[in-house]
Amino acid sequence: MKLKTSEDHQQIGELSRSLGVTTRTLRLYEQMGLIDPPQRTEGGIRYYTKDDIRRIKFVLKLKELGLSLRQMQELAEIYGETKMPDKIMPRLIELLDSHTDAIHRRIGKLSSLARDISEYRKRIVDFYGIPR
Amino acid sequence: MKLKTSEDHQQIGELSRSLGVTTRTLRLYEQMGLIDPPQRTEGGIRYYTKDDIRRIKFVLKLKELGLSLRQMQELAEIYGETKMPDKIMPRLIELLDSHTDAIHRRIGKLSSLARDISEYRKRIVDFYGIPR
DNA sequence: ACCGTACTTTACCTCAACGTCAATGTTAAT
DNA sequence: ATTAACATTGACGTTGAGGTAAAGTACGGT
Repeated sequence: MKLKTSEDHQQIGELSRSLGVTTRTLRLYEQMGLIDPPQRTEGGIRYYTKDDIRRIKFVLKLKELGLSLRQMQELAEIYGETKMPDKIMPRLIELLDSHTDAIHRRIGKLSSLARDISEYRKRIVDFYGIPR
Repeated sequence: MKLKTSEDHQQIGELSRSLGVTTRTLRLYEQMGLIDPPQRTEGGIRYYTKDDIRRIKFVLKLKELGLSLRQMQELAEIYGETKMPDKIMPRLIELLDSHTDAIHRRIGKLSSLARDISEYRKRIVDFYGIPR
C-alpha cells in the first residue's frame, strides 16, 4: 500500500499551509468526525486526496460562515448516516437561517449597546467636562 | 467592632440578590480589585455600605456597557493610585470610545457575514432546490 | 446550648477552538 | 546509514467570567 509522494496526494503540513490553518486544526476536525480520516502510509502518515481536500474546504467554508464545530458535527452525523448530500442540505439551510437570525439579533443588541455607550459617555462628559 | 445588622449595611447574599448577580461575582470582583474590600465583622463577614454599593453598581454598569473585567481593573488601578474620579474619567472615555469602534467593526463584520450566508444559501437552494 | 441559615475560603469545573509542548516515529535525500 | 524535516499521539494550557462543591465558621433567635 505504498503511496507515491505528492502526486495528487498531500500530507498534512503542506495542506495546512495551503489552507491557512494549522495541522492541529485538521487533526482535530478529523477526530471530531467533521472530515473523513484520510488514507495513511504504512508508517501512519496521513495523505489527503483531492476529495478529502474538497470536504475540508467545505467545512472551512461553513466555519467561515460562523457555524460551530458542534453544528458541523451534527451535519457530519447526518451525512455519515445517509451518505446523501441532499439529505443534509435542508438541515444546513435551517442552520444557516437560524444563524442569520442570531446574527441579526446580535446586531440589534450591539446597536443598542452603542447607543447606551454614547449616552453614558455624554453624561460623563457633561458632568466632568472632558471634551477630548 | 461589632456591626449592627442590616441597618444601612448589607451582607453579601442580600446584596447580590438585589443586584441580580451571585455572591461569587461580588467576591470575584473584590478579589480582582474592581471594588474595595468592604468592612467585615469580627467573624469575617462582609458588610457593604451604601458607598460600597454605589461603587459596585458603577462596575456593573460598565460591565453592561461591555467593558471587560481586565479593562475595569485598569481603571481601578488608576483610581487606586490617585483616588480622584476625574483622573479615571478620561481613560474611561477612551475605553468607551474604542469599545464603540470595536462594536461598529463587529457590526460591519456581522452584516457582511449575513450577506455571505444568504448568498451561499441561495446557491444551495438553487442547486438542490429546497425552497421551504 | 443549639439550630438553621448564611457566610467563609479553597479549589476544581465549564465552554470553544484550538495552541503548545514532549517524546517518539517516518520519510526523503544525501 | 545518517540526518533533517516532517509526522504521530497524548496531554496539558489558554481565554473570560464566573459555576459549583466541599468543608468549615458565624450569627440570630429560641
